[in-house]
Amino acid sequence: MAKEITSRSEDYSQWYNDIVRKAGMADHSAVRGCMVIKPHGFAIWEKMQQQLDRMFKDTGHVNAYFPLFIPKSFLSKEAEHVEGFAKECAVVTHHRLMNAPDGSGVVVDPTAKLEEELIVRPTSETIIWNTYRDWIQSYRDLPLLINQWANVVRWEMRTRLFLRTAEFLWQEGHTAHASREEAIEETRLILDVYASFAEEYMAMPVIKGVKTANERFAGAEDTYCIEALMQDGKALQAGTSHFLGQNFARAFDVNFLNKENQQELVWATSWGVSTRLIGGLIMTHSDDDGLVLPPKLAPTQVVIVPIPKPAPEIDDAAQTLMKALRAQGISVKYDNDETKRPGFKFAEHEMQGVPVRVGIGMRDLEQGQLEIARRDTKEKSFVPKDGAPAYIANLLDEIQENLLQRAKAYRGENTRTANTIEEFETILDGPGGFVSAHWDGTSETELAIKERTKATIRCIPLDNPLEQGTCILTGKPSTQRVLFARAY
RNA sequence: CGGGGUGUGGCGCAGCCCGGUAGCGCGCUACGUUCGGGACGUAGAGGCCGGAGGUUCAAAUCCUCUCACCCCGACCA
Repeated sequence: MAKEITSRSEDYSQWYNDIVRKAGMADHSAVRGCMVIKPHGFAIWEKMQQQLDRMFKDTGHVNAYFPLFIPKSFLSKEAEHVEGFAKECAVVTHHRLMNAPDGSGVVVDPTAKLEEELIVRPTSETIIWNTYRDWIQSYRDLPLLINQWANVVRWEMRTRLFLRTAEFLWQEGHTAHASREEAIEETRLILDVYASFAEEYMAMPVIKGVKTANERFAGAEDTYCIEALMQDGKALQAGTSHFLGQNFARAFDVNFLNKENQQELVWATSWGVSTRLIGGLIMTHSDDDGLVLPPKLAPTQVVIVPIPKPAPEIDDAAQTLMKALRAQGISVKYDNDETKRPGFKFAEHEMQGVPVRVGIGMRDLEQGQLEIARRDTKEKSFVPKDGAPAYIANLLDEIQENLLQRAKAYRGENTRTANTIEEFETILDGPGGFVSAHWDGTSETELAIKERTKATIRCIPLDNPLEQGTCILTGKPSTQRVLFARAY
């Protein structure tokens, strides 16, 4: 009714926008391309942060914080890096405002021009490696395993809430190592952390892979990624982990004395995931009734809705259940707002994606049962009151698992192989999804395929089997299939 | 940045072509009846029509500029 959302079949983009707005996740702000993350959206981000942070700490990383501003000269020290980011940087040129002489408001004070302009970080490699130079002298200072939670700014032409905004929140890890092997190992370790976070917490299956040269991070030797498939058949890059080789060490002159008492350049990695994950979460699970959240990331896992008229027995039953659930570490909310009717609450909590809803009315209590509804399948069951806490704990696990299996099944059904460019195009113009196809390994061919079909190579999967074949575009020999898709 | 579209109470829209000082639905407030899937009745509150300038006796309506958002494209780790 009042909050109805566009159906996915009618207009997927509009459906996405409706979900973000009507589930109370985010709004557009007064600033172009920037969003206001509302409490419900931010609570989900906090859940993601908590878990990721724990995983980073468990793998030996520590948090630190580097400045928002980067001297312009730093950015140009690594040639490919600056080329990659120069087109989308916000620049600070002055440090003072003054009243306009004509009284029309405040204007930039022309006498307050900065000697060196500052860039609002699009990513922090440069300022961090400039700092690492002072921190690293010897192999004993390595490895340096640092993460920071921060905001960054990339002046995007076209923005979508969560998926691509001019300012976004993320974490960026920046590590320094004594050997190439160790740095590569770190890059892969983090990729595994990201993949298990995506699957175990977001219930979003991902493919681990390596990017082609075209899609590589500006300044990296190799970019590893996790790629997910959204409900509309488009791919989403959900996280990246870069092996930076010695590029940044060379650019910022970061050397260490190795065990043989020789100066050597430090080996680097960087890796990040952002609030974009929230967009991925939405487009993996949600439906035409609103958001669907995996229990492990739901700010509220269970909501209890009393069916009026309010009675002390109902309140008692709700309190007892809440206590039992909280004792199991389950987050629960009792929605006893008397100004709203139950049907309205049902719809509202479905919109917000609460995984489990418990309805308690006198009729139920007389029969010693509770009505328990799950968000993922919309099924309702009546469960004996005493068994409810255990039932719900189990149900949350089941929902988590069901969401993952459902998403995996979808991805399985929407991953196809193509052996000719015609087959390739038929798939993309039809159902979409991932297309596994042979490619001759050149950037020219990759770009030509992109030009013709709008699809890009999402990655070369890590566990990719070798297979003789011929490139779908050029017919040249190929040793393995790579994963193509149209992407966000 | 190019093409197209839209900005009118909190939200969704009509009115604009053929200028005359704003209307509908939802939501909101109060009271009552209700309450097991987005309740109903009655009475109310709320908008200088995105912003600036211009034309005119008169502008939501016509003109110019500007800002924001949406779609497509270009671009984008």
